[in-house]
Formats: sequence, C-alpha cells, structure tokens
Amino acid sequence: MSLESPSDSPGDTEPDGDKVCAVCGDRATGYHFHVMSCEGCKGFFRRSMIKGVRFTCPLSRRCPVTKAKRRQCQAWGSGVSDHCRRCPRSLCRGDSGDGGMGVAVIMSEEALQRRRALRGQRGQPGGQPGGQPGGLTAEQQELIDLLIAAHQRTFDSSFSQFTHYWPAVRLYIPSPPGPGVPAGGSPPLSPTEDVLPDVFSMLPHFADLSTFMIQQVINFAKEIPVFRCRGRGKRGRDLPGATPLTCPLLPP
Amino acid sequence: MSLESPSDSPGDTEPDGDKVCAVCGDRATGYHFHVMSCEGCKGFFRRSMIKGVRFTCPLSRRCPVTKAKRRQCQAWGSGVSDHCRRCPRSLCRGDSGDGGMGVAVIMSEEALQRRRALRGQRGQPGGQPGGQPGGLTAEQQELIDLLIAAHQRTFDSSFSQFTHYWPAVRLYIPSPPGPGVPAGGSPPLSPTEDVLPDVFSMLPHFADLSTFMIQQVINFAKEIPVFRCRGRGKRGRDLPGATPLTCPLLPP
DNA sequence: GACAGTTCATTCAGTTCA
DNA sequence: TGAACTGAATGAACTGTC
Ligand SMILES: [Zn+2]
Ligand SMILES: [Zn+2]
Ligand SMILES: [Zn+2]
Ligand SMILES: [Zn+2]
Repeated sequence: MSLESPSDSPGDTEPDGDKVCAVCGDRATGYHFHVMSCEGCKGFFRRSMIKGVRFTCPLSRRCPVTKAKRRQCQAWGSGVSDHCRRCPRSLCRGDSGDGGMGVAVIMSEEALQRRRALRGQRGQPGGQPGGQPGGLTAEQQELIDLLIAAHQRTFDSSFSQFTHYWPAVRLYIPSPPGPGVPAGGSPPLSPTEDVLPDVFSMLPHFADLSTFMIQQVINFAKEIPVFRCRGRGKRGRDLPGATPLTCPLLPP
Repeated sequence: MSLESPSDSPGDTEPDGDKVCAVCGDRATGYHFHVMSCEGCKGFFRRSMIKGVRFTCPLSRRCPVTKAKRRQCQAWGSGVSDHCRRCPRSLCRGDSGDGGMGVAVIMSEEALQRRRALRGQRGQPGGQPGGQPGGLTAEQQELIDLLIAAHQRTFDSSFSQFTHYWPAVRLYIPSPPGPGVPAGGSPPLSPTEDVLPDVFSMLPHFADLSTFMIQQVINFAKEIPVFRCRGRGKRGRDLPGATPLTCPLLPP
C-alpha cells in the first residue's frame, strides 16, 4: 500500500502487495499445508482431510473459486453436504499435478491423541517412549495411517475416471467356444471377424490409458510426504541444501 | 459502503433498519437459497421445489407481493391452492436467467436420505468415508439426481409446445420400402422428388423448429449448475474478476 | 515469527409442529 | 404456513510448539 516507489528495496514486490490465498483469493495468513492460504481454506482443508473427503469436481480445476462463493460450488451447488473449493487451483489436487494442499500433512488422529495426553500431564515420571498398545512404535503407526489415507484419497474405487478412456472403436473379441456366458457386456454388433479394426490402430488408445494409470500411481505417491518434491519452494527458509530435491518418482 | 448521508450519524438509520425479505418485504432472517428472505418465503420456496412446482405466473414478474397479500396472487386468486410469491422478483426464477432463489441449492431427496441415515447411527465403528451402497460416490449420486431433476423440470413430455410449430403445409414422405428404419442421419429424399412440395420452401419452418428444440436443450442445461452462467449477480459482493463468466454451453 | 491444532459464535441448510 | 428448532459447516481468533 504505502510503498510503491521504484527504488523500493525489495522484500518481495509481489504484485498483490499482501499475501493472497492461492485457493480463493482471500487474504492469506501464511502457508498452511504447503499452500499460501487463508484461515477459511486452512480450516476447510483440515476438516476435509479428517473426514477423508475426496476432492473431485466435474469442473475439475475450471470451477472458479472466489471469496464470495468459495462455498457454493458452481458444479455441486451449496446445499449439498460438500461445498466447493474442492476443485480449484490448489486445494484440489485434481488430476494434473501441481500438488496443492492435497497432501497428508495432517497429523493423524492417533498422533493427536498422544499429544493431547502428553499435554495433560507434562513432567510425568515414567514416560515410556515406545510403549505402544499394539506393539507398534508411534512411527510405524503413523506410517500405516499415512498410507491408508493416501490410498483412500487417491484410489478411484468406482473407476469413474476410466470412462474418459473409451476406445473410439470397440474391439470385438470372439468369446471362447466354451459355455461361457454371452451375456457379458458386448452387444452382438458384428460376428464378422474381418470388420475388426486393426489392433495396432488402437495402440494410441492403450498408450493414453496406461499413461492415465501411471498418473494415478503418481498421485498416490504424491500423497506420501517422502515422495513429495517441493519444486521451487517459495519459502526462503527452506534449507538451502535441500531445496532442489530430486524427486524419486517411483521405486522399481 | 453505506455512507452517503454526510452528517447523518444516528444509530443505523438504515432505511429498513434490519434485513428485509427481498421477496415480500417482511423481516428477513438471512440468506436462504442465495436470497435475503424471511422464514415464510424460505419455507415456501423449499416446499415448492420439493413438489417440483415451476414458477410461472401470467403476470410474470409484475405481480406485486407484500407481506399482507403475499399469498393471494393477483393472477391466481386467493382461493386457489397456489398463492402468489410464485412470480415475484427473486423467488421466481422465471425463464430468463437471473438466478433467483437458487434452483439447485436444495438438497436432493437422496442426499437427505443419506444424511438422515447417517444421523441415526453416528459413532459407527467402520466409518468408511467412500462406502456407498450402490458403489457410487456421493458426488456421483449427487450428479445423477441433479440431472434427473433437471430433465423432469424441463422436458416437455406432452410435446404440447410443439403444437406451435406445425408446418403450414404437410410434406408427404413416402414410407421407405424396407422394414429397417433408416434411423441414421440421411432421410430418403430420393424416391419421388418432384411430387413433393418444394422442400426448400419449408426451410424457414425447420429453422424455427430446430431453434425451439435448441432452446429446450439450453433450458435443460440452465438447470444444471455447471452450465449456469450467473450473468450479473445481484449481490455486490461478487468479486469483480469472476463476474463476466463465460458460459460453457454444451460439451460435444 | 511461522504454522500446526483448538475454540466457538455465526450462518444457513433441513425439521417440527401449532 | 411459518416460528422455532436442530445440526453441520464455516472462519476469525486463539493456544502451543519449534
Ligand atoms: Zn482461501
Ligand atoms: Zn467445484
Ligand atoms: Zn418473504
Ligand atoms: Zn403471481
């Protein structure tokens, strides 16, 4: 506001002057879950993570989100139990991946329990560090929770995304001569064999499909902190040596 | 931004003092379905939506509505089961699209079922977030409900509107010889070409007809939140950047 | 100071019932 | 029909840790 003189020393002459929520455009209060965001989006995101909500919206990342209507998704309406902010730029990790808030930075419920218990009686005498009920250490339990959460958030259990990958032409595969049920899904559109499109002509389609599936795996991996590559972290405070982390994509 | 009277300072001399229902002028209790409205109008509107009533009134949006006679429509009389409030400013979304009380803000019946069931047994052990009965996610079920509702509200199942589009002259089309209906795209316009009245003279008629049908499709689309272009939202709070939304008409 | 989590007043859906 | 209610979601303000 006050300073616009060209010779201004420069902390960060970000065009917006102040911090702006990358999700809804409101005034941001800092980085929350790796994303510059406002209090509202911060709260919304943690609540969503706790509930295990998946962020998918028909509009993908084209659903506009503003402060005024960040809670009325154009695609889903507002009365619906899920509001918008589920598709937009950062919050919604969507399909392509400029990984936004989507990552499991949230403390697990178990971790919170432990912390709360700890807070209750601080200087306890016999503080057993590793004494866990199930025989697992805290770290192990943490990792398990993490993996399960990542799976639930990224696995398209209804396979609805696959519908984008129908082949342009159906490939007719002759049913095995046995008593197999013909009911399957294939309508009897062409018993004539030579009508078949060349198998090779479908290779591009398979390429698309496998690309998609690989992306799915990557999305899963991105939910796991270990695999997160922070790209160019905006925060100057990131350890200099660790900043340009190589991103170990997938272990063979 | 309520400052216009220079020296006026008194407690809030807001003309209406408190919130006012944009529909009937009664005291409003907040935004309901996107419209500042009173408890009465709120209830009326939800009930109407549930019953699937379409808001059209001979007086269009010129039927005056006040608290006193908000339920006695000038056009429909008062003894009639439907009262007014079906045409006025906001409540009636009418045909033009300045989205009033918001169409799809209502929770679908299925969504309610789900919520009620959820409320019944809260602390269930295996709280599966994505576990849906039919294998559909909440979003998918929501979308289906949405589409069905939109169809039912806009589809002219009696085709009564088509009566406006009778051709001035009937075109005689000889029935095709074979049993198969050439449903494809090309009508059999070859057989006896010269007997027919000039096809071209009917083009204007077809133009009108197809225009009408396209309008029908658009009406359907407008019921779907994704396709709704909000025009100029009444609420000044809309962020300026998002106001002139492009309206993605229909995907191919 | 930055950023996790926590609290709680407020808003606005749906629900009840005279 | 509508006043009064229940309850989920929200977000500003807060506490606590590093
Ligand atoms: Zn935000
Ligand atoms: Zn959306
Ligand atoms: Zn009213
Ligand atoms: Zn009327």
